[in-house]
Amino acid sequence: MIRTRIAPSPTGEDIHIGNLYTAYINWAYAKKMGGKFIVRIEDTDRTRLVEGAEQKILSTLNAYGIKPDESVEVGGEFGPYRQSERLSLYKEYAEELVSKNKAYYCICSRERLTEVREEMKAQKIVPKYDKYCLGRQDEVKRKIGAGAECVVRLNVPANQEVVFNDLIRGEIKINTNNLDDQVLLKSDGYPTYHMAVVVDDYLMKISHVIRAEEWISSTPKHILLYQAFGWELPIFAHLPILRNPDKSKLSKRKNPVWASWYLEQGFLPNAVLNYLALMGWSHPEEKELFDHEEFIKEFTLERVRAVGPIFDIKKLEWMNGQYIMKMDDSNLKAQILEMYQDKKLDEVIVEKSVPLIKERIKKVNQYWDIAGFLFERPESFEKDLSDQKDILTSVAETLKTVESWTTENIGEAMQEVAQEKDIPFGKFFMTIRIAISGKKISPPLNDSMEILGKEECVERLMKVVNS
RNA sequence: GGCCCCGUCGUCUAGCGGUUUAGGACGCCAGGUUCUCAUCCUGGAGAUCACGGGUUCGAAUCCCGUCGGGGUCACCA
Repeated sequence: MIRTRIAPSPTGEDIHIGNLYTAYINWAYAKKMGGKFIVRIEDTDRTRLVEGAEQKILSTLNAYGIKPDESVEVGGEFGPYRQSERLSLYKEYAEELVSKNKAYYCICSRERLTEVREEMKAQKIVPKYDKYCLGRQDEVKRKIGAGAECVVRLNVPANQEVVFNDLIRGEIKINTNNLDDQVLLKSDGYPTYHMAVVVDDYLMKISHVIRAEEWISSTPKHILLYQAFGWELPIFAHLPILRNPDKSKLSKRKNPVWASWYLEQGFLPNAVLNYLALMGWSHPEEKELFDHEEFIKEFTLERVRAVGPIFDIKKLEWMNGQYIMKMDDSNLKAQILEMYQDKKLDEVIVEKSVPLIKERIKKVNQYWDIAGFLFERPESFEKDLSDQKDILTSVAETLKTVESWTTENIGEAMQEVAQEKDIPFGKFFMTIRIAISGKKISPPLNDSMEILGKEECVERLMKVVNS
């Protein structure tokens, strides 16, 4: 049974877009293999914990349609799925390691640790803990018994090659001399990431650890742990990390990174996911637009590249525009109403406007800019119309005579005026467009005027004339 | 700096020894359709496949080196 997982930490505002990417891959892979996708909350860093973050992460994931088979919310047989509720487990396993001499207690002060590291740095050697406590465990244990604060450290063996096969990158080899005696259990009783992932991935029977590239260098520590416990290794696959335009790791200083931000901007969940799917992976037939079903069908880990792709919001916008164009009108209408719920928009007008703006907006939040004039009279005009009052008056008078207020009739009536006055269509319609919408750019004029209604159109024209 | 990963148009990528004068997509430019914009259609610019050595009849594709970029070196994940 294939089991994948993501392990977000509630230490930010929301789930990071890079984590959403990892989540989508993990989810799709589990679906493809008929396995299970698990969401586990890694809330072991009490100092960086953000109130409400866990809930936000879960709800954003849900908004994107990435539903876990097991999680803190839906439960599952391998719970609890929140690490802060598994503390005794880690402690137990850490002690097992100590008893096997694979780990040891350490009571060194932070001052001493930084001192040691500084000195090593000065000598230009890899800064590592010097195993000072390892050689005097009896004394250390006595002091702990007397109340000394302690941590548990992994006893990393010297000069040993740790080799593992990464499904995306092939064989990766690291010598243990480059590894520090990682803290496993912190003095506050919480495990570190390294301890917790290994224990939980094992206990939760995770078969494939699919995570970002930044974890490659700590994978040997994890492998050492698996070996110390005598557990079978999962399969590792390290995904490329998404980058800022300057190629550094995607960060909030240089890019919007919270997954919900994209939703708030009017990006569609499936468009974002579709775009993300193309980061490092390509469809065998080079298709760019595909749904979940097709992605699940075609995705393979072997096909993902190891290069870090730059997150290009321009292409995401294009893709979102494609999704909007293909969307059902009723669905788009609902999205618009939701986006502008504060404005309490007239549903009928929104519905009528959808076909007009569908291929003109790339994000739902561009709706107001292009169609706002259907709900409110323009307060300013992008072009001065004071020398056009004669034309506007004629048009208003003609429009009044239109019996059946349809797009065609409105168009014909206005064309007649233009011909009568001998004004080129381009110039003529631009004048009307600005009088009606206030803008040089608008959805098709006749259709917009039909939506507005005869009375409103005439009033708008006359308002300009009388100003 | 040590260790690890990576290196095809500005960006996302196809390519897995010969079908390649390196293909597609976004973006950009030009033209067409059009009362604006957008859509749509057509065309264009844009990559000496980072560089240098090999291997081979033949390399973007295999090997080595160099350079460049990134990641990581915490009682953070």
